[in-house]
Amino acid sequence: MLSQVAPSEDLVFFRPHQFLARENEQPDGLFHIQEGWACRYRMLSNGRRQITALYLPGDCCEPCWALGRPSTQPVVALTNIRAKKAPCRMSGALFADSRQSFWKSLADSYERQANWLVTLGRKTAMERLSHLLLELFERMRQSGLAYGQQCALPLTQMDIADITGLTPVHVNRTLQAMRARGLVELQAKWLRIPDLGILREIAALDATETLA
Amino acid sequence: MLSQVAPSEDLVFFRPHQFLARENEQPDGLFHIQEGWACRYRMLSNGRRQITALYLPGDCCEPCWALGRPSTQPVVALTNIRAKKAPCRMSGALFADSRQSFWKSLADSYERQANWLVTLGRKTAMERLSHLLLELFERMRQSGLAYGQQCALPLTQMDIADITGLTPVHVNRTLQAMRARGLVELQAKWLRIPDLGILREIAALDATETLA
DNA sequence: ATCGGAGAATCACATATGTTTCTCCGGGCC
DNA sequence: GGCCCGGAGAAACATATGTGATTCTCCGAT
Repeated sequence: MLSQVAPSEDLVFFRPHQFLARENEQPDGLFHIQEGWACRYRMLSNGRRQITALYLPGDCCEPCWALGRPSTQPVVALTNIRAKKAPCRMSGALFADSRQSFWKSLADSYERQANWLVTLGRKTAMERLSHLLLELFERMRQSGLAYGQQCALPLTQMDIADITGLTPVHVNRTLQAMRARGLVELQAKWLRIPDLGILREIAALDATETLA
Repeated sequence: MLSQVAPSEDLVFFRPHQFLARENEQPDGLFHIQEGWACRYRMLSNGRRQITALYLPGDCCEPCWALGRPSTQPVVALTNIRAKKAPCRMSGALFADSRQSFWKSLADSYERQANWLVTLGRKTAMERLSHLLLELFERMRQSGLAYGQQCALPLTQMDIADITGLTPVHVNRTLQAMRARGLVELQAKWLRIPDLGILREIAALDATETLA
């Protein structure tokens, strides 16, 4: 077993609830996640929490760090994580070289945030959940981690609540309603979407939203 | 009068409701706004609208365009606007030269979006309005457009509703309550904040949020 | 002067979502 | 085998915010 691990020092591991970056900490590298999920979030006074970004396998965490400022929101592992750590200097290398992946990460992340502003500001609970499930499925699919209409979804209903700006109770309620209408199957951390087109309509997504 | 206008061809003007960029259109330049306000937004099916970014004098509109992708959300003028148009090529010049202003724009914009995800997802109406008014005042102040505790605020209550994810009626209601408590004075497109510290507390802002 | 329309301010009422509390189930652990 | 505990599910009730309609004021255009 041990002998199979390549001797690359920039491979790092995290356990659930472990921090990838704390508030106001200048991270010394970007994480390219190979396996597992993480999220960025902010806590408010009375225990309210809002998750502001999800990092899935294949994602670069956190693109904005390369612009050379400390993270103002902590990033924490949601599952076990295996990642590769790359230095994040504003070096010429970064600007010249990895244009094909790094800049795309940043632009995707920016656009995804803008889409979620619309969802959190103006959409109903069912629309929010539809948006989330579609986005996660699509991102997993693009990383080759979807199988047919299914993929893993290692989030608790409380996590989902903190992403969608709802309460866990209402997430549960709304998921029941969606199940009853045959819109999604979600159990044991596994998601299945019988009809992507219908769910897209319910999510009230703009035609231009890529969900990538 | 006319003779005072410098013969620079990259000076552009817009009137309220005029588009700076339409959906899915590749803008051919970045606008450096010298006077007036604009916003980026998205419309939903039944007339719902969510504003996802505000552009004030001094702002670069829209930082993300320089990353070389079409705008997926339209940008429209809220007031009369005077702006300078700069080409936005992914040219070496952009990367090397304007690091001091352009990259800061992009990072600020990204961070501001993340802050608004928290506000739209988890905060009450009064917290949202406090966040907005504080942010606008602070941004105006940094551009030298605030006078003491006051600044211009050329938004209708409907605009404010579409920024904060509320209804115009509720914006009005909540502003009345804030006025009654002496938290803000807002009339005739002019804002005054008697006590910034108190409003900051009410906004439930994180200590790290710069509002810049 | 007059008209018309946009924006602000209110009121009465409706409802989506939050709060509190409870039960049930399965998995890890001693 | 029994114990804990986190997570899903659910019921009863509370409320912040949305809906729809009306009035008033202020300007700008005719």
